[in-house]
Amino acid sequence: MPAANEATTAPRRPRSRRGDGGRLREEIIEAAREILAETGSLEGLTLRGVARRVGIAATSIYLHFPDTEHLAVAATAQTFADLTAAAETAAAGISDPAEELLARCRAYCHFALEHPVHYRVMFGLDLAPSLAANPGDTPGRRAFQVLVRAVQACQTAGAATATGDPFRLASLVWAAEHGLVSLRLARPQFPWSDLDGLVDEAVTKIMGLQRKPAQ
Amino acid sequence: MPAANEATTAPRRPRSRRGDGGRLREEIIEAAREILAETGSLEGLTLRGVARRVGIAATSIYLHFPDTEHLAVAATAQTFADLTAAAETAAAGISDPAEELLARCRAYCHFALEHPVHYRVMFGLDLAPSLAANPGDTPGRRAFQVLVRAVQACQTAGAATATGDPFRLASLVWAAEHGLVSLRLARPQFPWSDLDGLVDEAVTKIMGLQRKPAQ
DNA sequence: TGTACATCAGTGAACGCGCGTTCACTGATGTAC
DNA sequence: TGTACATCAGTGAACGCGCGTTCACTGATGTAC
Repeated sequence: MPAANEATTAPRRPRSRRGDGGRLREEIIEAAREILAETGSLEGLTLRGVARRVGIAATSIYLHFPDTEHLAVAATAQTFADLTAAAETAAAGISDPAEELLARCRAYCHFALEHPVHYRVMFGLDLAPSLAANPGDTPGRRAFQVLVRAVQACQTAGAATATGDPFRLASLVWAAEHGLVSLRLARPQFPWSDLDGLVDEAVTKIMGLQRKPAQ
Repeated sequence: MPAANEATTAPRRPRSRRGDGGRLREEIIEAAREILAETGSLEGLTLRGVARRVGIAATSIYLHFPDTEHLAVAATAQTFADLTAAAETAAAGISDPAEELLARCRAYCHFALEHPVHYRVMFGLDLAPSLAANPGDTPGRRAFQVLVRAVQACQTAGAATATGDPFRLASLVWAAEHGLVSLRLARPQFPWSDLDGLVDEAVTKIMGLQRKPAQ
């Protein structure tokens, strides 16, 4: 039984003003993100489906993207920005470096659980080759550099006993976060403990964090 | 451009003997596993593709599986067994519980990197709902129980300072393993450190392992 | 020992579907002279 | 101030493809009598 593929054809979209052609590009990306979130997977993302949702001819997508792969990659760029912003918000106003690192890690995990499909598109294997082909993988790398600095801040403030390369430690922290959320998404019926508790324990141990007693 | 989809039609398969009908089931599963490994994703797994490879009519697959989803789930069962066996082999002959736990973890990670597609099918989100629907998710759960016992062995032998629920600790260890390998698969161009070193460090810290100095 | 029948282990043609992609076309808006 | 032309921002019909799924059929092998 092929998917019923609802006829959610949007009303015919009015043509952009001259010079405003890039506008359609944004609408296409937005529609692609909605479809990803709804269908739960990259397989549901088709040129014709996106065109139906935007209210344009399927061929109009070629005006902005050579194929669905490129469209999907463009859609993830926004998600990277959202993830970075979520971590930034969580860290704002926390002065203790250990608490700040933990807040960032918890925010990362919550974001992933709240946007499972988008998170999966970012870190699943389907798109990985295309994302890797990106110039420097910049959105993800920049986010990682922020994590490295947070790790370093703990070390220089004496809040962490873990010595050694902060880049390496940040890799371990990242892997712990990613492992906890991706397994939780893959095995929702497993008797997982409280997410924040697990994240705190993993990061605290990896970093050797010296936390003040509960304030 | 739709995939060229090579005409790898196998020679016509001889019909099984009477009473030996289950044989085709095994051949179908084996072909599905090959296709998964070659195409790199579930999307490449189609009834017609499997039929071509086995050398049978597409409809013959219905004799054993109601749809591709069930076929994919059946294919993962074998992979679970292989993964369990790999960990068991690695653990054999190691008496020190800390070293045994680490050997198991390293074997898990190596298996994942050597069978990236099969590993992804086991723990990706595509099949997760179907796997969860399985009666008890037994193959995966049994493997996890082995890990719990290995964790417990470290605790009772005094090889680990981490106190507390071994089930919870095993969850953290599993998440660390999974995070390290799935991120490495998703970001092969990232400057990862040596895998064994990272696994050892993560598990040692999570468990508070007291390792003997290098022997 | 013969033969009718049931069952097993499949086959093969046909269908309708959604998809990516091509190709030539359109109609509004700006620009040069 | 007109008007020819270029460009922008798309459209719409058509194609061939592989797919899942249906349906009626087949031919070898065993079993009851």
